[in-house]
Amino acid sequence: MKRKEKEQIDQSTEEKIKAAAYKLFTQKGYAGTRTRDIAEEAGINLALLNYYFRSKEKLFDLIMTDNMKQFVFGILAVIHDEKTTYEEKITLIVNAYIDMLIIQPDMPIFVLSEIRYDPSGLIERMTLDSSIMNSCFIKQLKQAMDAGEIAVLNPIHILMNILGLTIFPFIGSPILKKIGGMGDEQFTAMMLERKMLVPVWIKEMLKKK
Amino acid sequence: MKRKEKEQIDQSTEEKIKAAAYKLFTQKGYAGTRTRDIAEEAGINLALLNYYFRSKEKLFDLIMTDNMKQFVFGILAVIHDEKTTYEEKITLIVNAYIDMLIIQPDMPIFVLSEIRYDPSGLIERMTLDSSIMNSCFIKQLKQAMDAGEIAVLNPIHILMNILGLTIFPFIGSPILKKIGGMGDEQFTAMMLERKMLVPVWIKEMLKKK
DNA sequence: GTCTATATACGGATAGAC
DNA sequence: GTCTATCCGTATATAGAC
Repeated sequence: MKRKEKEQIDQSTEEKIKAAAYKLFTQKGYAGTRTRDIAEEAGINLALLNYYFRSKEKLFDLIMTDNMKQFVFGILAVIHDEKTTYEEKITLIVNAYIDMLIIQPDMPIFVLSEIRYDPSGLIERMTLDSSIMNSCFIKQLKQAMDAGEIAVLNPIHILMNILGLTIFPFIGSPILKKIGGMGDEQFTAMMLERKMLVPVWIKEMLKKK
Repeated sequence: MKRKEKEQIDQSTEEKIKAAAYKLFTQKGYAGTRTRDIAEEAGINLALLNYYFRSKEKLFDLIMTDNMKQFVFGILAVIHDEKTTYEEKITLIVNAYIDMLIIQPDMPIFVLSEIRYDPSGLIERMTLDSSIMNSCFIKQLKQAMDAGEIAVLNPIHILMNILGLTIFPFIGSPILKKIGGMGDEQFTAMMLERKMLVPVWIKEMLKKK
């Protein structure tokens, strides 16, 4: 079997390393992960890691950037879509995040904790400043407020609420599972329930009082 | 000036180390923190750290246990209090957490990320299993559900909502500040607003539909 | 491209003087 | 109790054979 063919069945060495790095970095963070473990997880030799990615830090930056894109830019398409109402957008955002987080539950805490002690200013390099606050979603919310349809409120509060209700359960899952005496299956079932519940709750919050 | 007197003005060496360790561990996690940095932050010599606390891990366990207690047991007194209604408890929990987190914003992400890759099974040692689900708070919620006063819902969902709306903004603060173009003062002001808002929102959610 | 062997640096911990 | 100097394991990175 030729090399190219084999790669299509298995996985190229580079891909294997990236997958292993993704897994370990998201689980244990930058400092907590050893390149040796990544190599072992990928089933390759340690030297190959440096052959492909020059250094641990370079590899990390790659993985981190991927994660950030998923985490933040995952919703960009939704919030800029002119064709949907703000209510539909809320449902779409919640659904997209929950589906993603059921598969990759460690991602948000990884991104948020690595961002916190920002060794290389990764956040600064992101251009989400105006992008979100000038989005169609925010405009629609402000319009609804002006029209007296929903309660007047800083849109950031609304964003905090959507993300908090959606993402936090995954961040706190070890404790929440313990408290509720749940296993993984039960927890996932609850998260699927939340795909329906959270959008309804958000709408309740937005009602004028 | 005698030694004892001086300690009361300054801070005992042990306290200085603990304070420095708290700061760095919560900021950068266990693996990301070097004992050398703790010593420097405390303004003492590296050897003293081992003199007082035998090892990095021992010191960490101490700090971690303190944090866990604050994080989890902070609400235990509130939720077991027979004298308050469940609505009052919600307000008390939200207020207590927000006040704490304004002072120690890194605490939750520290606790939650260290718990995730649990080197020594710290969660397992905690006895919050039955403690929370059998609390007065949960009983009151169930009673209100049975009486048809509020929507019927797994109490864990309600807990997730209270904690998500309260804690998540602090966990996500670097990104949220960036999105909203906020500084620390503005962010804190928003969190103070939430002391009023979150309890109201929770009550809206609990209304029967 | 992939391996073995090794250089080099770093971080936790201790010995021993004061 | 506090310091300086140092040991020693471990982790990243590279040299060089295949």
